[in-house]
Amino acid sequence: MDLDQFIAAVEVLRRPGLHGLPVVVGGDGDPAKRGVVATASYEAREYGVHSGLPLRTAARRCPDAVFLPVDKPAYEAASEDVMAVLRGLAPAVEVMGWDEAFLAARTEDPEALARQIRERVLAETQLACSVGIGENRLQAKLATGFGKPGSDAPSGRPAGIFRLTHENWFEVLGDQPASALWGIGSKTAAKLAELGITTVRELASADVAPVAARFGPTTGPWLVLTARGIGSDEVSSEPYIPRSRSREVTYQQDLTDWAEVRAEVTRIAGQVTADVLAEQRPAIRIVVKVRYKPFFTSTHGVPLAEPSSDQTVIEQGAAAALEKFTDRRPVRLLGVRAEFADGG
DNA sequence: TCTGGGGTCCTAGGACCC
DNA sequence: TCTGGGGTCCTAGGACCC
Repeated sequence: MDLDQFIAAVEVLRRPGLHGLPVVVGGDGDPAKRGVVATASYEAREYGVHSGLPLRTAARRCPDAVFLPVDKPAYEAASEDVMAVLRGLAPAVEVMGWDEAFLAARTEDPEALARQIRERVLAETQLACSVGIGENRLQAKLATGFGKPGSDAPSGRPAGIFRLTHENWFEVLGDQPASALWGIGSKTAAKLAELGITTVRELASADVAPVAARFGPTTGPWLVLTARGIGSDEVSSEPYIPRSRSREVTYQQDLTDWAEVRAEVTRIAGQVTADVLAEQRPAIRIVVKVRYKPFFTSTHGVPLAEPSSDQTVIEQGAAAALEKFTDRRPVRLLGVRAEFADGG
């Protein structure tokens, strides 16, 4: 299940006057500032505005759009409502972020279940979604995209629902670029192209050896299996246990005074401490991230002498990690991450 | 055009050990 | 002259996703 234009939809729900207008949510809602689009409504997408686009560019492409700040608590609450509905509809539900979840069920009629999911979610939350059906997570995930409004999926399908299986996998995806697959982005697609592999079909029938030589013994074979539509079908309802908690800030003006950089890292480390305390598991390692002007990112970390949730320990860990940076160029972003031990 | 914030997983290379 | 062969652990970076 994948909610349609989730963040924009939540905003329109509480401001019905925005219905049918181009709406862009991102940053603090000021398109003159540094920030990117979190979600654009379908009306705004008509102007070439999409997630990840700088807000300044979005404003240029669609000057009449309504720009709104990100309101995380509102989306978390709406997401929780949706997930609660889903848990009443399938024996296993695995949440994959605010707007996505995998559901596992045994049924003779998956389309009927998909219709039920869409109807219940809409009735109880007023949010629209698409439901992808597959024999594994990969197929289901990709299928949701073909259920979206405006998708170029084969015609004659029910609205908001698409089924992708081993039977129609190559018919639907064979001629698509490898980057259409889940987990293959532009960088990997470019490397595959160097091996003469462009489409999903070509990757599916490629020799594994040269792909493994290029991408490693785990990633290489995984790429080929993915192109064949093969993947895990496990859906876990177990509570999510994070491996890390982090905070980061992009500054509207680059920081040039290193004393200010130190003060900011300490301040952010304090926020991370609150997150670590809320997690009720001690951190074992603190990592600091610095993005320099113009856009070069580097990280350094330190292990803690012993696991800790103490503010002073975490702040001192962050300070020690920051000391590993020797470059004093202007800084546009600072981040602090606390890592937890494996295995919960 | 000028690039958020919050995450996960994999890989390469160096250190270290036997 | 050419300088072992593993194996493990740690760190930083890369890539991807929502």
